Amino acid sequence: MTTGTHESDHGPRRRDASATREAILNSAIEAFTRLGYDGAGVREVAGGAGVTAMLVNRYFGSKEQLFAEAVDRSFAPRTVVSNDPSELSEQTATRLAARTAPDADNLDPFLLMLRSAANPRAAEIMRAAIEKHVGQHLAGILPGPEAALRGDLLLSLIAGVWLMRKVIATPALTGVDQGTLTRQLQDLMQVLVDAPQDQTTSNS
Amino acid sequence: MTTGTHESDHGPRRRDASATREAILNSAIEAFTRLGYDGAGVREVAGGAGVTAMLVNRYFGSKEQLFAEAVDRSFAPRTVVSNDPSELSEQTATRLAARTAPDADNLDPFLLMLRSAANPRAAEIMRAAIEKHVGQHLAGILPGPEAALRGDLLLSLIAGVWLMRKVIATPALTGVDQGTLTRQLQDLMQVLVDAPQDQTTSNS
DNA sequence: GTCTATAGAAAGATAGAC
DNA sequence: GTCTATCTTTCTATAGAC
Repeated sequence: MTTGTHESDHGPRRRDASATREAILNSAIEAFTRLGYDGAGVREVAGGAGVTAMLVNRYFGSKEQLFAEAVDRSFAPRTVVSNDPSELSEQTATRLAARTAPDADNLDPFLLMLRSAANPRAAEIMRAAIEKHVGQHLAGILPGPEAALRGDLLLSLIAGVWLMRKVIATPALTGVDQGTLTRQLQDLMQVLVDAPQDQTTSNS
Repeated sequence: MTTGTHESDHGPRRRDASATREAILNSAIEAFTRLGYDGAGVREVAGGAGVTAMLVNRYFGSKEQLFAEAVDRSFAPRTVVSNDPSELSEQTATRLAARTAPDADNLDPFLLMLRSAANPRAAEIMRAAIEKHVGQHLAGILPGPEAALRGDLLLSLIAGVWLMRKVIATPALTGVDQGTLTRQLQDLMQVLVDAPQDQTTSNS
């Protein structure tokens, strides 16, 4: 019935709409990060939340809309790129090396992106989320000209390292000493942080 | 029939095993590059070769074995990374900027890798192919210590740029002037080409 | 050497009971 | 608010005809 003084309902485990929705969303972030957009099915997501597949579509309309919400939440906290330009390269290099270490837990927005990039609709959704959450932020804290370009190149570098170290898992990257990798990454990132000399776009 | 003086066969278009196999393999490279391992079906591959899906499994055993052969052939020619260490950063930066341009044709091993990375078996196959075709080669031509690491970081940078510029397609990277992008990439790659100062791995 | 036809599993999404 | 049951499509792979 639509109400009731009895709170000891019989069948289903929960009767709390917002809690169920939240559980599905968290399960979706985990599943999309681990398996990618195409690899994670609605049954998989539902199972992780302790509900049936039907509820996923009931609360989110479609797998695509569920993915959009999962991406938006996954990308919102910026836990890799530093906020302080003066120590951006050092902090970001350290974090990247630590979070792509072989024993690190794998619940990262970059992994979600890498494993979902093959799907064109997923790529569109992620492009919008990157623009919204990190692109504009990075362009704002980088000094000098071409800040948006240099910010996106920093994201490219981070994504590429994540791909080759954690997804492809090449021996040289999985076996490297943490300090050695951090130093190399910091040297690379510093090139993007330092403002380029202003030269005309001639291709001399 | 098993033989025959008649060459005007009725039904099928071709009766040439090696030509059919080759057509399937070429179609597979195109399909896997465009749609990724999970996105490309055997029907898609077969259609591109002008045959039926059944022949794909007949010639290659399974989709996974077909993928392994397609990867091996796609990765074999090194058309991005230069052979000459003295001009490696310049040539590689120029080629990367050109081949990720918005109007460039999209038949590249890096695209195949990016769009297939979500599948664990595909990732394993590609890791082996990278080791075989490019990893050891790069480690050989880079001077100084940690050559294998610096080579894999160069691959990471290339893959990351390919991802953000051609798959995710961020505005700053799709709209950038070619010369500006090339200069930035060359500055980055030069850091990896130059031999690092030998310091102990202390993390001070 | 290639085809049609189909088996068997799994996907996204929906109808209707309680 | 959540379930079971099912529709429809698509996938890989195989059997058997010609």
